[in-house]
Amino acid sequence: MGMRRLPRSFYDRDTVQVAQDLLGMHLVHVVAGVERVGRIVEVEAYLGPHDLAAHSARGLTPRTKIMFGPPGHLYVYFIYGMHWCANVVTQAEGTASAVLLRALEPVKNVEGRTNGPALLCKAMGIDGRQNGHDLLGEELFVRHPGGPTSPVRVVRRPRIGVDYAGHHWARRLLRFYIRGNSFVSRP
DNA sequence: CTCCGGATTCGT
DNA sequence: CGAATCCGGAGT
Repeated sequence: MGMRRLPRSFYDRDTVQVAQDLLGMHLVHVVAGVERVGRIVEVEAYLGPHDLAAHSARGLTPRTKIMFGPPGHLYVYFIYGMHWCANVVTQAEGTASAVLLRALEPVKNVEGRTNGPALLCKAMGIDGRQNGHDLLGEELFVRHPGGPTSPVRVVRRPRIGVDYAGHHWARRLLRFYIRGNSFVSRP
């Protein structure tokens, strides 16, 4: 049925707003006909080429082209020779902004740890094959959990592992997580 | 072409 | 705190 799937317009908004609104939403990946579902509990916003912590700060390259593309697509990158990390592309084409998915709370058919950007990709079956995937498709998307939802309190912190970006960008409060959630990578 | 370092994770 | 492990991006 695909009900409750977030529309393109959800992603085509201010990146900080999208990041916070993603908290509590369900990430869904259909693998071999089985729906894996995780509740998004921690994210980070990367604001575009002017954000020195963002990959797009290096300009349009083969790797970052998805970030420069239209909103509502998945940007997946390979890091440290062994890990995959996934982002949701936000705002208009050319803006090169995205939201890094840092932790999930397992909801359905999720095996293994999900409290870290590379761990969640492994558990959800996300790797380079999903780079550029349209989140309005049938196999990989984000949807509202539906039913009664308890309000979440959002904690704002500096992003993790971006000290190379300089004081200004390293100190910005662009990491968001659900207060008290036990699946957050680093409370 | 070579070289450097990383939006991480795990073990010591 | 350091190793693992390899590709993207920058420089020659």
